[in-house]
Amino acid sequence: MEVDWDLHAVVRGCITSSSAAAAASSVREHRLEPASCAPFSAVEGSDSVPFETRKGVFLEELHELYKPFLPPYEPLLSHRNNPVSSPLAVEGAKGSSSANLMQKRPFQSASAIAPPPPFKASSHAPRSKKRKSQMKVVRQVPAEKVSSDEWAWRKYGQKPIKGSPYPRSYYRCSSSKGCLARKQVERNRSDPEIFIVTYTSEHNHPAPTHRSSLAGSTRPKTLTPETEVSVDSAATATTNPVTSAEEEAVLAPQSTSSESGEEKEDSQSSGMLDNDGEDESGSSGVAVSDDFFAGLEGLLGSHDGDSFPDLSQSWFGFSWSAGDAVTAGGRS
DNA sequence: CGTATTTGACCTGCGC
DNA sequence: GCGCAGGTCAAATACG
Repeated sequence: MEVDWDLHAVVRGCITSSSAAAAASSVREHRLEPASCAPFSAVEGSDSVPFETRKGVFLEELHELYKPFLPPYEPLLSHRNNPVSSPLAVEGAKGSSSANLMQKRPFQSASAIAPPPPFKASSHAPRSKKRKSQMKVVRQVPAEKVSSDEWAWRKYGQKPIKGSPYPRSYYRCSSSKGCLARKQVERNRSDPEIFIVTYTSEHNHPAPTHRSSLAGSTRPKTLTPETEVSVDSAATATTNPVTSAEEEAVLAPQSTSSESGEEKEDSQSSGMLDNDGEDESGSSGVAVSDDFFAGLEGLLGSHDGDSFPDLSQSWFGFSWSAGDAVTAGGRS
């Protein structure tokens, strides 16, 4: 299978698309999370504003927002200048209560042990205490790219979402035990081809150069009837080194309600999804996280073109549609 | 044997 | 205060 969107393509896309604008900002934002080339998509919803314009403003805002969170050091790879790499929706502000979560659960506590991520402030409150205030990065990704993620994810839950025919899958970083990074994958209600991937919290460890550790066993799950939904499961499980996400949207204060309801709708119709079209077609905004690049760097350097054999097989091969069946089982 | 996935139950936050 | 919905845990199960 050919992956059109091989690394290069992706990278290039990012760079090109984002080109100049961002150069400046890029550095800092990078590390924050899955950075993306894709300019913020439309999370804000201001469709009316010309993209370019918004971009500038947005960046500034982001900078401001991030400043507090920005670690002293800079992103490992500054290479990509993503103009807009600021995928993060930092909502953390409120989330100061972060600690709670961990305290409550054992494994979370583990995370506590791990070195504090750059900022992840809100990362956790007791279980979900600050459900809304967590920092999240929302991306709209075409099915093929859903899996793209350099991280290794492990699925820990799935739930049907009100208003959406597709269930939402919950993934946790499996590369590191203490890693609080989580990801939610949901199929866009309006456009099944598009997946809405929401990243929460940051990884507190370097991206797995090679797919991860635990990953030894990604199993093809059995298909469930409805499930094509979980595309990611398959995908995620394996983690792809290369990839990019397409769009990211930053949600700021996300309210639950907004997420479920708006996101879906918005995503497509309103703002975020504006780009959907783009994603698929041009992927003008490919979002690549710094981490990605970090990993990519190595990959690119060495593998270049065929960088991920396995990936290609497992993922590109199409896990999602067929394989993953994660599906909908629907819980609860 | 170890790890991932599935799935029901539980907990928490939010809106009314 | 109540109910709803989302998010997470944990046991069971499957696969390499």
